Amino acid sequence: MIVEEYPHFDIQKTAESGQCFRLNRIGDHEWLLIAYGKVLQITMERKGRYCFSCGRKEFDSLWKDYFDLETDYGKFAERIPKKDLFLQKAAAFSDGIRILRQDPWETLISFIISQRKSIPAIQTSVEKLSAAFGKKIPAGTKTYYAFPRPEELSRADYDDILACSVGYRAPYIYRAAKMCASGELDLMSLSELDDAALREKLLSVNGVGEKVAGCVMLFGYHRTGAFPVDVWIQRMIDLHYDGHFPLKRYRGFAGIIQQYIFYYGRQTYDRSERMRMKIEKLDKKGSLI
DNA sequence: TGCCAGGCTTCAC
DNA sequence: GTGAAGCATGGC
Repeated sequence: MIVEEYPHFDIQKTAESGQCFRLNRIGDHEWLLIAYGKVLQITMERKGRYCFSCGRKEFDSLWKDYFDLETDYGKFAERIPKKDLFLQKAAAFSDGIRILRQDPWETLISFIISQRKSIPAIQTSVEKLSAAFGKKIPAGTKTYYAFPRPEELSRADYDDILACSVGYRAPYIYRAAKMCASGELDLMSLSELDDAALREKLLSVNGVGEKVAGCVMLFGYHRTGAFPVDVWIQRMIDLHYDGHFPLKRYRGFAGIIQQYIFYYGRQTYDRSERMRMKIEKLDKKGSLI
């Protein structure tokens, strides 16, 4: 159990930022994370002061990097033009979010699952897969389950994967597991590649398109230049940038900007606005006919 | 009950 | 190259 001060780290925002599906709030000031075969409890003693349920060695060798605690995120926000009021607001609102260094394999499968699913539904599937095929992690009176390794998933019955509420994504998961377990796809060695080559390799996996590849690059390989565009990002770009986001301005850290837009957009965009955009789109379509 | 969800693949054209 | 259809199922 160690206590650390990180004034610019916000566990709540990070947990709610949609990049990780096994970092859950379990109390007013407590979160539970299952990652890398370990369970970590994080208690916020006060703003910027956290208690981690691990020893110094584990914290320094694993969690400090996992939460990217040594990076100064302020320098990214400073690069946003003052006149871009939307992004200024998004960055201020999201202050404290970190881009996590997650396991590439878990990130790959989690984001294959994510397509056309809500975040709670993704969490359900990830938990079901872990409980069905992952190794047990005993912790006190409770038992948790690690996310299954490729070998464990590749040995699974296809129908048992299907039973994890993954629907039509089951064959994608099954094939990815076979590829990784057989060595046909070595996710560890991909970290040697540059962004373009990594993207190409990820796109070669069935069920992985531009958006999922971007998420795996950003959250699994910490390629902060990746800019995955999902419905939320596209919605914000349409609404605030007339469909064209100035991506070049944020070369090398567009992924962090993307996360600010995603978090701010989801938290503040209401249904009436969504309806307005929908009607506008239909009108545009109608005017073309 | 119906709509929507951190999209992708396939197939026309 | 582009656009549309079809996809399984949970959560609200």
